[in-house]
Formats: sequence, C-alpha cells, structure tokens
Amino acid sequence: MSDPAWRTPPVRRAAKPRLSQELIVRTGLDVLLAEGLDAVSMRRVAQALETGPASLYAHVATKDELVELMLDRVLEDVPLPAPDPERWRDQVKELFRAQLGAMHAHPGIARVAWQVMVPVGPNALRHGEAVLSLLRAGGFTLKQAAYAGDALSLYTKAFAYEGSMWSTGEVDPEDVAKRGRQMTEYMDSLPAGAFANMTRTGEFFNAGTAGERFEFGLDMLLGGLAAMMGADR
Amino acid sequence: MSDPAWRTPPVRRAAKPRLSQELIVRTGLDVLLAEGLDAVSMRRVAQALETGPASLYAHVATKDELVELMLDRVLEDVPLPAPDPERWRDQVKELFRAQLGAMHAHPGIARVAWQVMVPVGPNALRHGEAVLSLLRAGGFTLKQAAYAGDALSLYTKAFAYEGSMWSTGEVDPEDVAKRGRQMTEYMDSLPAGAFANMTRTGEFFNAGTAGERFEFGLDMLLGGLAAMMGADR
DNA sequence: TCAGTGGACGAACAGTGTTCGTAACACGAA
DNA sequence: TTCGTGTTACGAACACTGTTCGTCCACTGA
Repeated sequence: MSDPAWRTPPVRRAAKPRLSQELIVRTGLDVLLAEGLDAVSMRRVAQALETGPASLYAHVATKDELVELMLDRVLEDVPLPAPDPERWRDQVKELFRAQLGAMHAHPGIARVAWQVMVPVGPNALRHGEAVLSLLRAGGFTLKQAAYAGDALSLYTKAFAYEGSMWSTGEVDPEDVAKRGRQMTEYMDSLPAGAFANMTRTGEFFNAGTAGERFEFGLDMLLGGLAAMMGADR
Repeated sequence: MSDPAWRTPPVRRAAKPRLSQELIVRTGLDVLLAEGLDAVSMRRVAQALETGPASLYAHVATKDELVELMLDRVLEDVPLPAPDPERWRDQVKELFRAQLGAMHAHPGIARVAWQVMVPVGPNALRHGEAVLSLLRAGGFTLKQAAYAGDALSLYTKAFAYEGSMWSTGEVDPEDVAKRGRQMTEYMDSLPAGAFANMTRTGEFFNAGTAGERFEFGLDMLLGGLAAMMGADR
C-alpha cells in the first residue's frame, strides 16, 4: 500500500555518514583499488560518498592533498625493522621490498609518490628515519646514509611506478602489443645489427621476472654501497 | 599615409608557416623551455603557432604523442660512446651523465619520460642499445646487461625527475619553505630522538650537492654490478 | 532563544583534450 | 583552365576536471 500523498518523505541527509578526512581518504583508496588512479577525481570520490565534489573541500584543501593523504595511508601498514647492525643489508632489502609490495597492492599509488613534491606525511617521515637508522647501524656516515637512502628510495619508487603501469589495468594490452610491433618493425627496418642487443631482451621483461629484477637492482645498489665501506658486507 | 579604404588587406594565412609535426614539436619545446611542462597544452602550443588547437591534430594524434615526440627530440643530441671494454664503467657513467644533462636542460621533460609507457622513439631505442652494448663490452651476459640497464635507466630518470622539480620553477619556493617548516615542526613535536637522523640530513640536499649525489648513486649501482662479476672493475 | 561558526553542497567558472563538420588549399588529370 | 579528390586548417562544441562562491543547515555556547 502506497503512502498517503501528504506524507513527507524522510530526510535523505540523515542516512549518510558525516564526512571526515579519514572517510574521504578511505573512499579515495576504494576508488583507486576498484578503478585505478585516473578515476580518483573529486567528482568520483564525492559520488561514491553520495555528495557533491564541493563538499570534500571542507576536509581536504585540494585534490593533491587528498592523494597525498592516500599515499601516506598506504605507507602506514609497511613494517619497519628495528636496526640490527649484523643484518643491516637484509633489513634494508626487507624494508624496500615491503614498500614495493604496498605500492603494488594499490594500483596507481606509485604515481602519487611521484606527484608529491616531498612526502612529509607522518608515515613517509617514519620511513625515511627507518632507512637512515638501518644504514647508520651498518656503519655508514650520516651523509652516506642520506645519499644512499635517497638513491634506494628513488630506485624503489621508480621500479614501483614502472611495474604498476603493467599490472594495474592502466595500460591497455592492445596498446602494449601495438607498441611492441611498432618497435620491432622499426628495428627490423634498419640494417641488420643496428639493434643487435635490444631485439633480444624482450624475454627478460615480463611480470614473471619482476621480483628478480627488483632484487638485482637492490643488489647493485647495496653491493656498491658495501664496496664503498671497503668491507665485504 | 594610410591605405585607401578600398584596399583589400593581405591574406592573413599566407604569412604563417605551413604546419608540420617537426614545427609543432619544436614549438612545444620552446613553450617547455619558456614556461615549463604544465604550460604545454594543445591550446598554448597552437597559440604560439597562431592557430587553433584543432589544427595540431592533423600532425600529432594526441597530446601524449606530442610530448613523446618532444622527449625523443631531446634525446637526439645526447652523445653515445662507442664501447671500449677497458672503460665500460666510465662510459656508462658518461652516457647517463649526458642523459641527465639533457633532461635538466629541458625543464619538465623528465616528467614526460615517466608519462610515456615505453619510449619507442628512435633515439630512445638508440640509447637502450648503447647501454646494452657498453655493458656487453664490459663482459656481462645479455640478461645482466638488460637488468642493469633497466636499473640504471630507472635511477637516472628518477633522479632527473626529482632534480627537475627543484630547478625548473615548477616548484614554488614559498611552498618549499612552508613544507620544510611543517616537517620540522612535526618532527620537533615528537619525543626527542624520534627523528634523530632525519632532522640532520637537510644540509645534504640542495642544488649544490646534486652532482655528488647522482655520482654516488651511479657508483652504488656500478660498484655493485662489478662486484657481481667477482671482479674489481 | 539567539548569535556565531563550521560543514554541506549546488551552481558556476576556467581550463583541458578532443571530435565533428565545414572551408580552404594543393595537386593531378582532362 | 577547370574539375575532382584528398589533405590540411580550424571554429564550435562537447565532456571532463579542479575549484570558488554563496546559501542553507546544524550545532554549540552564552
């Protein structure tokens, strides 16, 4: 039986949760997981919260601030090892593996890591401090630790970004195949040998080798760092 | 003396150069140099060419294609050393220094290097081949060369990107100072020692140390790679 | 109860990349 | 020279984005 025509409909607003920065960040991450970073617009997040984009600005100053908060939230769950001087090398690896894993678990967040000028969220700072602590425990000067930490961080972020472009659905497999063909055609159109090495590396770059590649890069960085100490560590 | 009122004004169109992909790319780079990457919109480039944005699409398929062409153009002038097995290490350094230099000479182009899925322009491929050749000359297997080349490339692009954010006017010095303050305030608000290392690294990161930092990272990578060969190279 | 404050949010703005349709131009053939 | 065809040039319009401004509502404290 329908309501009588004079019945006032219930106030719609009462059914919605009160907005908060935490809720907006969480919703942004939900949208990221479901649809990728490009879908994370103020309108899309607002839509998921059943409101309008302008409502978000009472809680986050800009779109950029929102994605930065999202990044820091992702870093929150990355475990940071307590420094053990005997194992500094393994611990550094553990830490960056964990960071890579967190970024891979959130498609597109690696891109945010690049867009943010200097990550100064609590968790980003915590990470920086942990890296420095590990390297200091390993016997490096503060300067060496700072430089090495920067290089390791850059490499990991770069690797995460590169990897995320392939695993997130951000890249159309059709486009990938097309690019591959274009590249092969171009290289084959030149005199034999012009790209003798390039034409043979394709097999090394696929999802199955990602872990191995990342470790290889870490080993390069940490092996070189150890060599600078003149000690085989 | 003014022209007579019945004089037909010259046809405006005849005064403009005929559009071409090369001209558009060059103009895009001009805008990049003068105003940074964010200013490189189809409208801005078209404006510089005294036309409308739609005109560009007869020569470049998309905005993305335009910036990719710009990147490849920048890489064109980077010298590639002919491999010398005795000097592979120095030569790799030379090559990546040159690449970094080219990117720093074009504010914002490092960002394009990230946005492009897989650079397949002629010059990007040339670079890849050159790196592999140098590493092969150094005695590494194709797989090692491929992995190492990737890591070196990632690191260099990452460093270029990080550096370009500070040197290009893309970053507002006011914002930088503000962030620095926020970061310091936050760290100081915590119990003493929470960020014992982080609070002391600021002095190592400025424009004056950029070259040293880049070399440090390269030395880490190449030192570690040499160590993998079991030879001190 | 009233005044002040902060949150919610629609309407509108400015900017972006791109498409569609039309006009102009260039070129080759008759 | 004229005509037909293909290509280029490009304005108008579209869809989408981040953001601001003004208005309304809810809550709190005096």
